Amino acid sequence: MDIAHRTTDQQKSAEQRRRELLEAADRVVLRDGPKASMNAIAAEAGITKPILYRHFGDKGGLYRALATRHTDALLASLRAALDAPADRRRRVESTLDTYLASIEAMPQVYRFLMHPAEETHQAEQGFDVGRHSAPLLRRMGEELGQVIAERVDLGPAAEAQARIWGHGIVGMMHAAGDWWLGERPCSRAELVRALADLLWGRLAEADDRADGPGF
Amino acid sequence: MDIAHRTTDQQKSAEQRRRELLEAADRVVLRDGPKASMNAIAAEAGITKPILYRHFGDKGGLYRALATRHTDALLASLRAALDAPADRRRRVESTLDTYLASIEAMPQVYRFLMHPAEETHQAEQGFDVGRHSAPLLRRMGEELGQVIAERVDLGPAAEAQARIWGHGIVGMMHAAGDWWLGERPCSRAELVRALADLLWGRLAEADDRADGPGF
DNA sequence: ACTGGGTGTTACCGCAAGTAACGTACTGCT
DNA sequence: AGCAGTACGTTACTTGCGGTAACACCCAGT
Repeated sequence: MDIAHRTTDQQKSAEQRRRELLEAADRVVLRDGPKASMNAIAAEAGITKPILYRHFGDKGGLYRALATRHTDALLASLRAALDAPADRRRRVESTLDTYLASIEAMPQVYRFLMHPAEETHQAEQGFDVGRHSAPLLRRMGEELGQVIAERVDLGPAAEAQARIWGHGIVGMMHAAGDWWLGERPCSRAELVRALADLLWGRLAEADDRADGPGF
Repeated sequence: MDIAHRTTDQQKSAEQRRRELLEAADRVVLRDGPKASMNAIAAEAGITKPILYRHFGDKGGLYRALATRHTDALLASLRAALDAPADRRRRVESTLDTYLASIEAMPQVYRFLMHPAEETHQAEQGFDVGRHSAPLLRRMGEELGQVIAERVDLGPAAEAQARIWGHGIVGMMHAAGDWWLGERPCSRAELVRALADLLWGRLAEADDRADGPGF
């Protein structure tokens, strides 16, 4: 039917338009940070506000679309490092390094992904705490948990354990990376090595200090 | 001098007032989340906006004051667990459990601390990335790093290593806790155990799965 | 009595999110 | 040709919040 054709055509051009809008939004957000106003984004795209709202609903929708784009990209490169054919230690180090290199190369993107302006929406008065934290961390945690569950032989309760570890390791990587990016206390390689050592149980192996405090 | 007396009296009552205001703000923020408006907080305190601004400068100042209060409280209880006279594994588990119990008991406080509304201020166009992430995490990371440096005998470059580990472990705890608080996939004790196991190197020890993907 | 610094108020500004109402061009149907 | 629908686009508005200016009161000390 022609109607079907028309709608598909329109959908296609709508998607095209959406992509253009997202790219404009990207430029503005990367330039101005998350405080970028809808007006500014619309201006950058050469249009006016209501069109943005027609496409993305509200500011949260636009930001979610943007975040998804970048998140997908980052996750793809992480997956590559994670799936490389190498021993586990090397895979871990390579994944850590990939992540750190990414946030080092695009700090503005990183900042946007990790600290997207809070949803100012009403509703959800209840106990949905935590639902607002950066979705990127959640996705990375779940993904890593799956990889661990697939590749590592944990005993019973393996899946629960794997998911916990996935989120934990991602959190470790994130917090250490965030701090490192701010203070730059050491090289990337040193950071990678220290984190991998931590995961490799060196905290458990190390002795107490002889000159400990008191006892 | 009387003038001195007066000023001290006034300072004291000013501090008193400040505390009252903070408590009112606390109630509102815990009820409405970080979207609580200055008007609402002022109303809860029985006064009007400009007074809040006289005391705290701007919204960021108020939120910083609030956050400092809660952060201090949480850090104190963590320090207790961290400094208990027990072996390392037990201390780690007890610290994890203390943290998780806290965020479980006061999810609203937790949410406020971890996702304080972004500074909408201009300025700081530069590369101060990461400076905005929840200061609680930074403080916890630094503190833990110090404890590790004091108590654990790492080789050379011990301090750098300890700080990295401090931030990494705190991040692990935070991310896992955030996820756990949202989905409640297991009991607190199980989570504590799994995380401690992770830190104890069980990821390195475990074998590859026999039925791995492909190879 | 008057001045100074504290407390408090009302009324306003600027700005950003989001919406309503309206106009326009293209496309298919009759 | 003419009509209806629909997406594209605009201007102009409302609402709500952060923040401030201007003014009023009270109460010490000179």
